[in-house]
Amino acid sequence: MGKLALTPEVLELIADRFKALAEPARLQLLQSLRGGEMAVGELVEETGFGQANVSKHLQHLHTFGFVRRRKEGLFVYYTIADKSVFQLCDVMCGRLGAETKARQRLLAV
Amino acid sequence: MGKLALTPEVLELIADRFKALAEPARLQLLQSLRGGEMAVGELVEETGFGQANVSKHLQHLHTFGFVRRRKEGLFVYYTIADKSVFQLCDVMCGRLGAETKARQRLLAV
DNA sequence: TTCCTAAACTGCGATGCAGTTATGTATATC
DNA sequence: GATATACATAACTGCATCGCAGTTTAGGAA
Repeated sequence: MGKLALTPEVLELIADRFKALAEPARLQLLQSLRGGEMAVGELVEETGFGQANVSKHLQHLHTFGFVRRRKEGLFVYYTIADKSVFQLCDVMCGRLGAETKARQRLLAV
Repeated sequence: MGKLALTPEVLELIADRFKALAEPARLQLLQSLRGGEMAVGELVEETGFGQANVSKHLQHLHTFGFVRRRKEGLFVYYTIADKSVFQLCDVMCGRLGAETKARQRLLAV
């Protein structure tokens, strides 16, 4: 079904999106949004990051379509745009689990 | 089944692994390895990257368990350690496709 | 041993971001 | 209009790391 060819150009686009997730702060923000829509200020309070920092990270996530924005009066509310983010995290968690299991096996011998 | 809690520490581990994939050169190397085991020199030739560069990227991928190494005489052969890498790339590709479709819809109106 | 090759290591310059501070912009209230 | 709030943006600093070049190490061949 029209899979796109993995040319260097496409790989760069993919790398950009991985890079967007390659930051604990951004993962934490996504994690916080898992419960539903939140305003920037709430995220600042919940995560403890600086306001400018949070705003920039949200901007970054928005650029690559990971979150959606909705403005209401003074507030800007963010939501997860696409649950595939969590699918990606789950796969990574699976890898983590496999890693630690392999390490345990090494230490056991 | 004992899913691990997504504490900041765990999120950092996950971020590290995303970071390992957040580099076009490394994605290209993984892509080249999709066909099967390859020596460093072959990868250098196929990708056109410098030898030191390839070696370092492979080292990086190895650190996070994405590739396996096998030494034989002068040569070191690398293979994909875990096909979940491609699963991750596939999800990202799906996102890319969705993005472009959404963009087309915007432009069409 | 001596020479050659494959890969890894080391140091260097350049680039890219993360995080902070300060400022700007939009909106609501008085 | 004046002021306060919520968020975005700009400029700056510091750190990580990409890629390159030169060197070093490990293994084979003469």
